[in-house]
Amino acid sequence: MVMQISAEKLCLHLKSHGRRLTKARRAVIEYLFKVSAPVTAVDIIENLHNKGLQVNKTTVYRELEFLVKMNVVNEVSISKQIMHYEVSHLDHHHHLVCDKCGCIQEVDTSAVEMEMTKLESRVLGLGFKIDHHNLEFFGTCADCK
Amino acid sequence: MVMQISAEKLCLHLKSHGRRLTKARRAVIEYLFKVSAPVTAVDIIENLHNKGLQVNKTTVYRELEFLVKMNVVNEVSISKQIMHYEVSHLDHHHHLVCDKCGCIQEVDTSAVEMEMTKLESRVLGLGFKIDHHNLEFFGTCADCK
DNA sequence: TTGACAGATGCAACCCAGTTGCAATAATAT
DNA sequence: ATATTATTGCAACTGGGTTGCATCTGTCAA
Repeated sequence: MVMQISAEKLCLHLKSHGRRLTKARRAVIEYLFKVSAPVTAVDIIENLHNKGLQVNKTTVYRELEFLVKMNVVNEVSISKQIMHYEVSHLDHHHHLVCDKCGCIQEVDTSAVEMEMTKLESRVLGLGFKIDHHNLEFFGTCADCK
Repeated sequence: MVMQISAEKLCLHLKSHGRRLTKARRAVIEYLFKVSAPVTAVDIIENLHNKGLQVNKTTVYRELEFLVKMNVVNEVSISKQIMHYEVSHLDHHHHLVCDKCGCIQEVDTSAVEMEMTKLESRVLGLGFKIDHHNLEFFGTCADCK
């Protein structure tokens, strides 16, 4: 389970662990916290660029890799073309993805999660230790219907 | 819901719908039915090659696209690098993927599916029509633990 | 059996998300 | 101010997947 933290707290946390607070890192983190939705590396680069901050794509990919390793950002597989990234919130949630317009909504899956916890202990008895899961829903949103 | 069919029945079905039974198509379909597990385009090409059947990767990708469109093959997102494909069986199922050795097992998710059906009707009330979902579990298999 | 049509194929070039190696830069501690 | 080392930019690369187009080949009707 991940702490619920703000962008500033995260920056301080990183700093106290020997990480440096560069313009790029700060901007990527702030953007991820601000949008609070699954975004792509391209989205991030574009946003920083619009702010007048020139950051190389390699830097962004490395920063994302780093934040995922630090468990403060999750990879979200909602497109088969490109990876999305989202701040790890306290509440484990999943998404409704519209196949037509691509919009993304969060959805409450607590009842489903409860069944998955049972499944988890069941397969643990069979020798498989589940560590995490992917779950995304696809369909048509209210606006596109 | 998809008919439970064999490779031969599928071929006949395709033929009766104006499709041609080429060596490549037949071989791809037979392989997918034989392995009955999520495989990649590369796996397929390799298998055909080992059988002495030279098939271009473009052909394989086009065949997979076609079979997905025909609803007899599903795309399975268990790797962020490469897409997997699997014959659509009557029983809707999901997978346990070992993060260490990459092995894939099927898992019974019927209880989870029941909760997802409830979720589905709940979000339908909110205007979102769910069409399909992705669900895969990741962790460590019995052999790798 | 033959010929023609349209589906299927191969090829080469391409697209694009993501990665790598390495030299240069810059944030921090002293 | 300086040394240390994390971070960055660049350019080239990787690899899954796609596209356009000329060619081929299953299929079927005559």
